[in-house]
Amino acid sequence: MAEHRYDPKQIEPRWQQVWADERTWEVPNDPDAPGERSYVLVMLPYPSGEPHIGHLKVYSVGDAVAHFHRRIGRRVLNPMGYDAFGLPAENHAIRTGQHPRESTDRSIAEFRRQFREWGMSIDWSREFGTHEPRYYRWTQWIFLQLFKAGLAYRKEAAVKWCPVDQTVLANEQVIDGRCERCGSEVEARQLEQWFFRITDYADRLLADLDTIDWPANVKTMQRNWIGRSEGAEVVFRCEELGIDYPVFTTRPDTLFGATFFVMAPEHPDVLRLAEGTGREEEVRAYVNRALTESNQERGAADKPKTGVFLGRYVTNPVNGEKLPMYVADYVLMEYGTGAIMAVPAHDERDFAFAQAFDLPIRRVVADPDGDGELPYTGDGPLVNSAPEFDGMHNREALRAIVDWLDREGKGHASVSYRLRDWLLSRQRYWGCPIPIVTCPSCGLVPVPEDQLPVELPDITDYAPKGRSPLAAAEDWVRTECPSCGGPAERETDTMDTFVDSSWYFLRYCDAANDEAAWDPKVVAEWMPVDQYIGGVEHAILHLLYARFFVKALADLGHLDVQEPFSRLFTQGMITRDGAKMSKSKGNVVSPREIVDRYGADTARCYILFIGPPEHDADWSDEGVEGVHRFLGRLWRLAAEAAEDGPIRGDVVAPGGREGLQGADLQLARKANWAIEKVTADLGDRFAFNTAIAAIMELTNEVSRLREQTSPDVRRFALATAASLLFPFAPHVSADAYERLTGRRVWEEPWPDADPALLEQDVVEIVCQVNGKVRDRVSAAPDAGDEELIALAKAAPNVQAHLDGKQVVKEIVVPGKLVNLVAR
RNA sequence: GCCCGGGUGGCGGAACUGGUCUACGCGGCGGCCUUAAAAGCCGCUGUCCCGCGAGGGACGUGUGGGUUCGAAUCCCACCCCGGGCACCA
Repeated sequence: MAEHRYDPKQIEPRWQQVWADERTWEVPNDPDAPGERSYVLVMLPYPSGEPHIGHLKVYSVGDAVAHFHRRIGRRVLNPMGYDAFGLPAENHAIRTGQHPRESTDRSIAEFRRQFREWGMSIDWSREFGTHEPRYYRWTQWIFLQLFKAGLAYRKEAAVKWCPVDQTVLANEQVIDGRCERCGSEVEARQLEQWFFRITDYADRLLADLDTIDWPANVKTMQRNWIGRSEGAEVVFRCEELGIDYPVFTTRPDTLFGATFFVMAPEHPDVLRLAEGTGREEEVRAYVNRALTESNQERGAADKPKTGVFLGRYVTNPVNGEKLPMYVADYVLMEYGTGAIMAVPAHDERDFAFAQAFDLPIRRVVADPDGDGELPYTGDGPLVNSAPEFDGMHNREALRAIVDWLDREGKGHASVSYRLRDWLLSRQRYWGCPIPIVTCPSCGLVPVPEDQLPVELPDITDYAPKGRSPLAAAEDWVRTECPSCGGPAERETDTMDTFVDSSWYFLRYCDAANDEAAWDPKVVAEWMPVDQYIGGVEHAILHLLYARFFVKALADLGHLDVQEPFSRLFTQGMITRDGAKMSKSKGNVVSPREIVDRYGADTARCYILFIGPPEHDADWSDEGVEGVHRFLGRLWRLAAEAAEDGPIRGDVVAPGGREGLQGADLQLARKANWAIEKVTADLGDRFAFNTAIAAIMELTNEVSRLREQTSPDVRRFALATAASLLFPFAPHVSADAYERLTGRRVWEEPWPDADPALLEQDVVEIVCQVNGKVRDRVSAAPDAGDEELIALAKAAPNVQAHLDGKQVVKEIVVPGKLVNLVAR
């Protein structure tokens, strides 16, 4: 017998060559082609250096899904591109003086090389980087559509500024008062910035979460982020100055308990209100301190309450009481109206403030369990309010009071959101230029669409100076106003890279189109994405922005879908020794080393075998060896079995159920069991680990029964194993399958289990006495209850435990178990 | 503090809607092959107890209760780990 050695270095390049030469995974746009469509998409990578183990995991998951969908007969779109603009490449440029394009393109080449080496079934004809003018031309086009629709606008705003990266940040990029990217504390600045009006879509972004199949935790995170609160706007009037101050409250039922009024330090009227009260200096000092304080210091919930009396009063619209006005930093300008009514008896923050400033506290909601300590935030009947509301349950009173306010013109029902508009401009170089020209006479003028793209000019000094490095490219900045022809200046800010990635999935559908961003008819063939796969770290940012873009573009008539991603899967991290891999910890496993040592099939298969893909998993060098052994065993068994030539005819169990007996029948059954198991694991859920375990079991069974089975049944079992393994380890599977059958596994339909071979002739019945397993007996699968009870009672160890007892109850689970209850 | 996940052998993990706890893999132990090794192959492997043995028993899914003929699975309380949110009125 010839020596067979599993050598991935021989096998893998050979099949990669076939797939590249034949462009196997390319799928042309063809709305008329028959068959179901499946758009399987993994979040596009940020190309920096080379791929890490997380990339290997997420693309292994995506590729397994893509392969499975193809094999069950769908037309699968599985594209690849690069999120190529961004700060790391620019920071590298600042350090080395090298153009970010060069380092980016070098990284892209390495990513591409490794993706091919991993044997990913990608349609390379649709590849692009978001930094290519051919792509960002259309990013600019989308910006202009939003601008013309009033969904992109410029305004001066208090923004978050990162002093290290020297740029403004979106709210979503500020974590605990620190820059998400570099960790430095952000500062507040007043700057003119570009925004997308995502808040217009808050309600729809919230409501449509119910229409998509996403992990519950991601939906919850988005819901929290949007932060919809129902309540009322209530107008409090400052009689002395004759100014109305509306406040937002979720608790209009507690209006009678308001004992003071608080404004945010940023509120534009604060200083004016204090004027002439003799408190100006104190107020001014407080406001200045609050504004320069970092978010970190100000944001802490357990911080003692501070504030200053403004020397003015407002009138409570429900009872005419005069409430003292304060300025305090626990009230935020960005939320609601920047002013609140304070009800210390029923709000913890107001309570803390009232205690610190010795303000009155009046209970207006009784505790049904007996009034305890204040503040009380639960429900109960109203007290100390007005005769018509006292005694009414507060939930009911809430509606009644809002109705009353509405009738009196003093307020109305209202909804407030935590979500803010998306700040998209960045004072950095390596991003998509904003296609706007500022003209002294015409104002903000969009660059005409036929002049797109506004290309990013080459510069030599990338260092940030508090304004965009692009401002130094004077020849580029100076331009003509597209409207009046006069001298004008280009916008020098660039776009947040999240803009680039908010529509890339649309471009994949029609990547070669140079006449338009996409043809709506072509996009209709693929969108929405059937299965989106990526990291949970994008739960809010990217996934919310992409949803907003799709809705806005649909409203503008460019798209026919409301949601970009029908199903979402979020994969867990790969750790090592229980910790996140990082260079400083020295616990990094590089995909390149693993692929080099064991081959791509082992690397991919192991990473899917390690555990449920949605969970974090710890890397183990020994575990890799185990999977490598398994692939080697399967391949060797196949090579051995194929020595007499491939199976002729269909690859089914030869002879069917009738012609099989003994070990042949046992093995054919195992193969059919594996088909059913793997199909369910891939179809219903992402249980790659148990699917691979089932294929291991089948392979072990072939090995164990090697001497007792006929060659045809053995080859059938091995071909089945190879076929089922293909989505996880494509090279070795293709190789083994070809040896066994002479055919290409990816051209074969997914195997069907033969129902006749799934049935068992005998089943094992567990016999319990009082719920404890005492024996096992064999029975026909369709044996009746009486028969099973009789068998159980006859089992020796059951008898031993029934000795001297009376059976009082008999429970039968057909085909599985008998439980005898005895006393 | 609030909202989600999750605690199963020495380890990663299986166990579908309440019905054989620990599949598969790792590690460990023993054996085969070999001059030897590597590779490969075969067997055993939750803990404790009784038995020379075949075998049997008790315990066992973070802790304590409960429901049930029967609980890793359902209910209540608590502990620990991970994640998200957190002065949002």
